[in-house]
Amino acid sequence: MKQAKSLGEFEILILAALIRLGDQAYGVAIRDEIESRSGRPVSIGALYPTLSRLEKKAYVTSSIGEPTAVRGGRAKRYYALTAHGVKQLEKSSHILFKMLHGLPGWPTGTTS
Amino acid sequence: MKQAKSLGEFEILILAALIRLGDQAYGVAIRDEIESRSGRPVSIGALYPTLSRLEKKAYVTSSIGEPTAVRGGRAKRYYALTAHGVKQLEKSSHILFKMLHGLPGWPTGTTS
DNA sequence: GTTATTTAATATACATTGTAAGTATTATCA
DNA sequence: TGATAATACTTACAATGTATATTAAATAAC
Repeated sequence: MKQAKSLGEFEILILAALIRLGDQAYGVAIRDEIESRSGRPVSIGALYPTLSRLEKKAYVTSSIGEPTAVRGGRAKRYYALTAHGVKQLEKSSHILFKMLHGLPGWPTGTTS
Repeated sequence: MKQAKSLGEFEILILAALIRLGDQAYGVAIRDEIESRSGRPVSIGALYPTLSRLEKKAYVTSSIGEPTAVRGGRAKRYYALTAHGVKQLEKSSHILFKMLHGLPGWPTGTTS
């Protein structure tokens, strides 16, 4: 079996969102983060199976939080990257960067 | 709802390689371009089916060249992006950029 | 206190993309 | 003419991506 498999495109987006969200990374927040930052639509039903696979591969861990005192305040499942997950994300993003930077349409210089 | 489907990770790499290779983009050259530029291994058997799917989706076109007078100089199939393919690649690379830039491990500042 | 509404997570089923292993074709070299 | 090299194609399957539907748990409203 070949190790060092590369992440899929959606997996990359999810892992990036986890870093950006820090300790507030639960399902709906992850969806919102990806959609608002990138404009890419994310269906909630697409998200959870992918999170579940990332967890099975030990790129993320998850834990259930406390219910909150707001309407619908069901306990959330929070996700966090493992060191392994960070490494994989860096690897995949480097590969993409090396292939994409400088091409037409690739943002130049600093952006925010 | 179903509009502007995003490209897979490998598809992105292939389309980027096509731009970089210009009129020299045939199977083996595409493989070499991705491997030498990014370090990501590409099996030739993984490449052709993906090229074929990209062609079916009208992101690329292909044409057979002339045999060349070198050992094993079988006629090559050359691939090129369509305008549609360029647009899709730009869309996907923008999404990735927006999610990835600024994260730990993301190359900073000027591109080499 | 029973029912409605809200937020969130899970389950199911299927479509798309990614990949290896093996096969075929066509060229030159010895 | 048999060996070898470069390239392409085929097949079969694994992994990833996705939508729809359902369940769960909380408060609000009556």
